[in-house]
Amino acid sequence: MTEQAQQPAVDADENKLIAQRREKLAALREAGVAFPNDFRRDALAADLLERYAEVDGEALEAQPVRVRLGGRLMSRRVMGKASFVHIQDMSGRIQLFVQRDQLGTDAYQAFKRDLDLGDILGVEGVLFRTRTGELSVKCDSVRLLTKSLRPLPEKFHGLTDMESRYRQRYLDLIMNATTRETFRVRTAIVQFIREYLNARGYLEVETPMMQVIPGGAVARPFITHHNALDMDLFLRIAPELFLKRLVVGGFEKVYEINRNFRNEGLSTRHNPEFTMLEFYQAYADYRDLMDLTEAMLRAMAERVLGRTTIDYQGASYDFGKPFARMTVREAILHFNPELGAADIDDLDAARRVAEGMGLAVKPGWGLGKVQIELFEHTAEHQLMDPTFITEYPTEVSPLARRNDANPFVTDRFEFFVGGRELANGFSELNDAEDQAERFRKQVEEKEAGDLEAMYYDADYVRALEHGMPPTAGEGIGIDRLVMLFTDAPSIRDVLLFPHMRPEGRGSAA
RNA sequence: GGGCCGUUAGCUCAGCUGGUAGAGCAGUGGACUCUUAAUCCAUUGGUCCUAGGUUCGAAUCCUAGACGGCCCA
Repeated sequence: MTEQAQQPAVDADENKLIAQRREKLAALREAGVAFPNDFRRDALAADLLERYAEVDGEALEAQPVRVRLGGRLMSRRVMGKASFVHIQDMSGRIQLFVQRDQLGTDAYQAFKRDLDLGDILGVEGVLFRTRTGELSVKCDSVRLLTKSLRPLPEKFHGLTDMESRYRQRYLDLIMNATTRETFRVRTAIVQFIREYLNARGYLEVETPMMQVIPGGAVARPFITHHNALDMDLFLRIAPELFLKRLVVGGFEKVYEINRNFRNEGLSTRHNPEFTMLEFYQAYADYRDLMDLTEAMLRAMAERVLGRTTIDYQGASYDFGKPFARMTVREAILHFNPELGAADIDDLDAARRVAEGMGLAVKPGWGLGKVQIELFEHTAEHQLMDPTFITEYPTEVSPLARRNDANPFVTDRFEFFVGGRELANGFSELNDAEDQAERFRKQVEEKEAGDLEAMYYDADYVRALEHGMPPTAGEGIGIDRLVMLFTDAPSIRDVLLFPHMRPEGRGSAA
């Protein structure tokens, strides 16, 4: 692109391996086009292995199959006048057989001398089977398409250092088939969700990532700045309030799969940016969404994994049988058999129980908040099999519709597998006056020092005042779902580029 | 935020009680036309994460810091 590209700055700490490869590249530049882009392939490795799996060597000899393949040189076994190598493309690996007698003496010498592991090749030849039966390509042409300047990790152990795998994901993808598989599953899950919802009449939409009032969740936001407007904006913590505005507008079934940003610590379960599915449906309630969630996850497992049993970190979860359903109260009592209803239905009693467990109960907490702390502390992590928990206290559900029979709780559920929350859904609060009141309460909490409490969103209240049909909505954490489906212990394993602290090389900090 | 563990050649790792750094792979030179962790012979390669300290002497012991992993909040 630029003239400077011809004169690469020599890195002082660059080692000999790289220097040798740079010399080879310099010779290529000397000889002509060093980065040709006229090669076209007509096959992929894995396709060939599959298509000719049943075809034996004699048949391949009788009816030669010519192929053109592109890929990265991953292994080399060079003998005097013939070599076996493997190249890897997006589908997989295939072996090449390169002989002096096929290529010619000069070309074979160049093949042995100039190529390094990691180089990108374009090859042409015919399929055959080796004596051990491996489908391979007998090459009559091998072209170097891109010189690799850096050596690949070791061929047997590969790249195992977690930090390197996260920071240099490209290397991880080159070296580790399981990493490639994890991200294929991730894509398959997202694709499945789109197909599933599209087929049921949901409209996919995009709503603002930069918001003036961050809403729709209880979390601290990131702040950014708009120069022309000279104002701070928040990266969204949830799309919820915008999606419900769309329901007011008449898009009665909508969904969005996109990034949310929350300004909290990093851990094996938290990345500052993460992906959520949120979907909303008018003329439905939270029970309809539980049914939908159950059916969708079951179908997803069948489609993506080919089975309904999910193995995660040594445990096994059956998505084929009906999911358990339990209320928050029931869950607390179930996992604390020494407690009775009297212990958790009265604020003072519940507070004593919580403090007895070492929980720091704050003065302003009502019974609902104390109950949910008890639930999270004693029950949540024990919800192993797929389980819906319902009847969340109104106090901790500022956007959910109150239950008609018991206004202390809302028509809300959360979904758990393996002790982790995967989804959160509820019948939406469409009473504009109730919503305004709850926003006011959140603002009070914010003023009292709760950094995660919500802002008052006057336009959202105005939208509700126009009338939102009875609606149910749900959010599903895509990253956690992918972790479950790929048996990944850390969220970083399912993010292509997880957030990492800067490397801070030497004096650069 | 707290605790534990880790950081040594491009990669995967040894390095004992402090004595001045090693293997395999990769690389380089040579042999080899059915190999597949190819084989055989020879061989190059180091900011031992960083900065201090202790010591005649530090990869090793001490302190602080950086980055990462795991657990906890």
